[in-house]
Amino acid sequence: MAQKNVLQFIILGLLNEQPLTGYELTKAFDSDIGEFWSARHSQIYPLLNRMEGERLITHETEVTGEKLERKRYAVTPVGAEMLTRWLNEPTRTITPGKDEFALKLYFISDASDGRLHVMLQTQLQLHRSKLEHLEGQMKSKFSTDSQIRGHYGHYLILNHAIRRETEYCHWLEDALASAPAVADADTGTGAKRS
Amino acid sequence: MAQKNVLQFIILGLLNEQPLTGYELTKAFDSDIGEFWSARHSQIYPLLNRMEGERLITHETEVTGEKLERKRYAVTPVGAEMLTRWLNEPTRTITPGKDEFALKLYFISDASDGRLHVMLQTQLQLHRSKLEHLEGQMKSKFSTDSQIRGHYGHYLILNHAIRRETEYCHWLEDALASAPAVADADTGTGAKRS
DNA sequence: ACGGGCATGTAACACGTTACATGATTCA
DNA sequence: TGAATCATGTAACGTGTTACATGCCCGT
Repeated sequence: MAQKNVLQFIILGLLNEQPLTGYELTKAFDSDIGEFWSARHSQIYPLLNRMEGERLITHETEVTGEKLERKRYAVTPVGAEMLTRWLNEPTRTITPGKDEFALKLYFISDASDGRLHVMLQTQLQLHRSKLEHLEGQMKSKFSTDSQIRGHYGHYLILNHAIRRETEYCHWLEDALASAPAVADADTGTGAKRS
Repeated sequence: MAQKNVLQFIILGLLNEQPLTGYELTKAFDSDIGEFWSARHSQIYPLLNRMEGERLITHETEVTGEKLERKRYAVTPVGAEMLTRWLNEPTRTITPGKDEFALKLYFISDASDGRLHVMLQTQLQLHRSKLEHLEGQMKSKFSTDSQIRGHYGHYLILNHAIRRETEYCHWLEDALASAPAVADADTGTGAKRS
């Protein structure tokens, strides 16, 4: 029955560090944690209401300026207990990954297929810029030892994301090395990078 | 508006290599391609019907033994064209990954949290056995050069999966090396904060 | 004869995305 | 004053999971 509803636990986890608004929760998925889970505000707001109905969280309303209201949510003891149960419960499954690019590649059965080079190149660009961004994050968030000690899990998964993207790039580079560069398809010169 | 429906293209891709039954398609997700996409039969059978209604595929009925029927599907020219369009269209997005374990880790803010060691250890076991399985696949499917040349994309992504899992294991091992093993973890020191 | 795998389907529900909708605040 | 961002919501739809349901075939 009840599917896992991981999002609910992520929200509990985030609110457990400090009370946040729905808007702030939404933004959290734009940075590091978005590497491992994502959600839009249209999923978050209804879930917050439901969770409040289940007494996992509460909110208090703040007012900015003259009229603009925002709801700052915090976990209740019930919610905190639920979060702890999730954290303590062993994770016996590997969340199945999805990767549209890998699937496309699967269907290119011929090593000399002209599309291969472009596909790999395009994807490499994407992952390189992602890697760059992650390294920026690491630099800005974990330059000192105390920053690492204070948010160790965060440090670990950012490290994880960086290593994952690094490996992804290496794989693409290796694949590119064995993929014929255009040769008979276009200009015949070495493919240049913009 | 029509979400991406990647599954549809995967089915087209698989059927384009050779006609298959719904059951065989379902099984395909248990092996290598399951590393990058997964689907159950309850999703596949209705989709096959829909795709047939859209003239992307057709089927002919076979009979095994006395009564057991199965529908063997094949792509139509329309379906083949659609597959080609998908393959040729550049993949500008990185399919967002999900990883429940990584998220849990994120919320362990204290490096000396006693739970860390067990969590990492458990996950390491999982990924090691997965890696083992993938290496078995590689050995059995791509022992010769001609096998690689004949299914190059398949080879590439299997390689990708192996490297991904290898890296995942390395990361866990490194994290474990810096995670205190039970003994001095939870004793009179700072305890854990909730 | 029976157990495991072959084979196909449907129903109910949960999760997730896109689009629609509205209004306030801040800064240039 | 206009654009970007803050802030919260709903509606419609598409995707994916779990459970229910049925029956045949093959090997032991």
